[in-house]
Amino acid sequence: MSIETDIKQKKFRSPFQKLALNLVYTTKWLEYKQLESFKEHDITPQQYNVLRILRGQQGNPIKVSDITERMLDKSSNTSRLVDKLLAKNLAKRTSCESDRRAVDVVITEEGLELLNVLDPFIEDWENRFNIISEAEAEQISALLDKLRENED
Amino acid sequence: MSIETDIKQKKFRSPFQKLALNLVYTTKWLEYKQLESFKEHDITPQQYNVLRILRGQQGNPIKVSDITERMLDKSSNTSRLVDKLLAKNLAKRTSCESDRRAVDVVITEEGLELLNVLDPFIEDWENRFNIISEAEAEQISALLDKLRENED
DNA sequence: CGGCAATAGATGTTTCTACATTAAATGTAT
DNA sequence: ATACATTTAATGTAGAAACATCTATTGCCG
Repeated sequence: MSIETDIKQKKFRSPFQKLALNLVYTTKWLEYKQLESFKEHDITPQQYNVLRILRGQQGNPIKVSDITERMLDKSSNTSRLVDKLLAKNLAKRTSCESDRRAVDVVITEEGLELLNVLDPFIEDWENRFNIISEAEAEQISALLDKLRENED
Repeated sequence: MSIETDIKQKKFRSPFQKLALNLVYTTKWLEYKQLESFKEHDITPQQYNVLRILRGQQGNPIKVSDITERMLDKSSNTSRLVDKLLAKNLAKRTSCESDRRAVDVVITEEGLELLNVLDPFIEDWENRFNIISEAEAEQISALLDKLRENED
């Protein structure tokens, strides 16, 4: 359904305003869809994001601050997210020897297993994006990157 | 900066996964930018969204449930958002005569003034989207609409 | 009409987010 | 080396979101 119909707004100030609204609206829609898969497994999107970053380390420990750098939402409180993963035995935390302020985090076997269970669900809805072509997906990604260039 | 650099992830499962992550990341970036303008005026993005919907009614009252339908985030608690606007004298609430369950909401003069103050800020960052062409903006919007088609 | 489901909106509760503050460890400049 | 700033992570707190429940009103069907 078009964004015009979805939010019942016929006119937009400009194609840029329309795009801004559409980005927010589409992302909310997407996050909502993901949420449905996640909550069955008692995990939040943010916790999932951290778990995936941990898996990406392939066994190597990673500091809390480095996790934050890789997160989609950099303003989130990584410390407390890691707490949640610890409480569920999905991650382990050990103090870092080279810098005793820092804390090393590693994914556990149980964490890897949970990701294995979740993977097919996530892939499933990613594959729904097949409705557009791979080239179109790449093109949007490139344009989104461009939008964020204006950093001021 | 490219999404690869921003979240320090070199490879993606597919262009679709990359797009999904980029959508979430870009929207967070965009919402953060907006937030900066809003908080100076003691208003949240959601409250702003409601105010704009009220202005769009051009003086006609609108029911709470109809506001929800037009919102970007349909899962938000419109009732309490309207409460906040009332407390700041930005909106008025009267009970609807034809249906006594319903409540009519109208924007106040003060609400309109606040929007007038905010408009240039919002337009400013929307105009930063000028870095891509109007045609490209329209094209992304159309593709986003398409992505949401798969409703299941 | 009477009963019951559906709708509109308010409210309660738990969890999360955003932001500030704290505490410890490290880096740096004199 | 000492003093001070910076970094790293944890924690405190107010406010907001998410989700369920409640109350009042309306619609509908026998």
